Amino acid sequence: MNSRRSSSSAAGRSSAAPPSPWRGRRRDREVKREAVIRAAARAFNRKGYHNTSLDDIAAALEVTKPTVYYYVANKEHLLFQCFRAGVEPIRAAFRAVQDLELPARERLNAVLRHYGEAVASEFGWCMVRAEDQDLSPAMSRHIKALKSEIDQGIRRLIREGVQDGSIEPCDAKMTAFALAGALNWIAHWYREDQSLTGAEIAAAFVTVFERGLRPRSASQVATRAPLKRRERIAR
Amino acid sequence: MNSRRSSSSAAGRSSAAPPSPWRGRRRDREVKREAVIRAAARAFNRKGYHNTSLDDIAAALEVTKPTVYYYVANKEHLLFQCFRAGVEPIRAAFRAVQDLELPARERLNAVLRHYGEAVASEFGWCMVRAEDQDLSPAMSRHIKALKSEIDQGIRRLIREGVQDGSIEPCDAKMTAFALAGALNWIAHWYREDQSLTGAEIAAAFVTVFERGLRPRSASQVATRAPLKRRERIAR
DNA sequence: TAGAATATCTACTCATGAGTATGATCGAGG
DNA sequence: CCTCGATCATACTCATGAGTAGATATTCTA
Repeated sequence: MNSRRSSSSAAGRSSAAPPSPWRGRRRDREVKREAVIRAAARAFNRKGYHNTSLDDIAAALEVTKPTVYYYVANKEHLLFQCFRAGVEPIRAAFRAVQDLELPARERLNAVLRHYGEAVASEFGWCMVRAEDQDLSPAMSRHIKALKSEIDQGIRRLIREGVQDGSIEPCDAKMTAFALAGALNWIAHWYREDQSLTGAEIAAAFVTVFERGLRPRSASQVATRAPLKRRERIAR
Repeated sequence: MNSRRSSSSAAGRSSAAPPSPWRGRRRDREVKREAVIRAAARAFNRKGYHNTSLDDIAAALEVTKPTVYYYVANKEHLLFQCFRAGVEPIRAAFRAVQDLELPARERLNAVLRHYGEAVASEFGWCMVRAEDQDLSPAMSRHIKALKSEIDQGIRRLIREGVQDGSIEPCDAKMTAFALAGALNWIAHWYREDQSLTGAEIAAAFVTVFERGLRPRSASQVATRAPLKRRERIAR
């Protein structure tokens, strides 16, 4: 993607000779295409989809707008690709987990951890915020299908967990909404507060989900005032 | 707001004689202003902020754009007002709860219930989705301050709950993020799935938060393949 | 009932940004 | 060295939408 002017081009251009001239060209192009997607994701992440022009994206890559259009069909496609890039690791997590011999709660936790990391990734914002209102009906359907697939996957793990006894009986749908919502929302504050890594956040959230707020130790509450027991505050 | 053409004007226009001519006009105007805000909220809710033109909003009210501008300064203000309308009930919930003689967890639950209802309200979308990227620096600060106030309020209740023993010890910041995120996300799916009322959703969520996923009854898991150790998953 | 507010409309300006038509440039193969 | 295809830039078109200027209508007050 580097312009001819900058003689460097160190990044994607050969350096290791491509084994086949055909493949080499193709691969080169694919690398650049991905660079465009990533630049778009970063821009969307910083300024939002509607406040990002394709000129912005082009400028970030030090090229011009038609060059961007040489690699992607249009802005909507760009958003869709970012969405795909964000969702894929989550789908992979489901696949990776489905054959493990573990209680469903632990499989669910594993998925949630990957989910959280994905949302905190550079594509997280796009994945979470890709709205059907900004997309053509066809793409909207496509994205909805992917989202639904994930939602259903979470619900299924919850139901399995309830059955195998590893999860407290609950409404699978509402619980899935709550879990996914909490994780999705990471995308909204992670830019501003990067004090933790995606993995750390995901782990912390899983802990919260597992425990619940109500104390587990038998020591029940003494309404309000005295008895100021227990740990202190983290802040 | 009804145009002259439609002779009805039954809604806001006098009918009961205003007690004072001054007050009457003023109140009338305020009513119309709120109608504009609500129409904007509905439109933003349906099509998103950027996909809604002021012409759309005007059309929904059966007036023209300059009329809308007669009541609000600009589009950004409109969004801000919607935000305000959405947040206010939450702030009220904090105030209503702060003097109650209840364990902090129950006060928190009460706030969360109101929070959930607010997000499911017609202003929920605007409240949740008002992004600083779409706002002038001044308004962005203002909105951030309000959001932060709520966040800090939740954290404080959590810390109090940990101290009074009504909440399981936890990281207040992460827990607050998780709770608020789950509730905020309601705005994203509530439009499509209105099978429950806001109050019902909020109640369901509070239940999830309280319980946690890990079973509370002593009856521990009968793992999938019996008694595989419960290691975590690799990545 | 004249005139002053108040409320609304018609008809614009102006900037922005998506998307394109067309031509330049570069590298590789003949 | 010349041509061809791949890559990229210049310089547009065109639609949309925010915001405004300047009537016009309506209602209240004196």
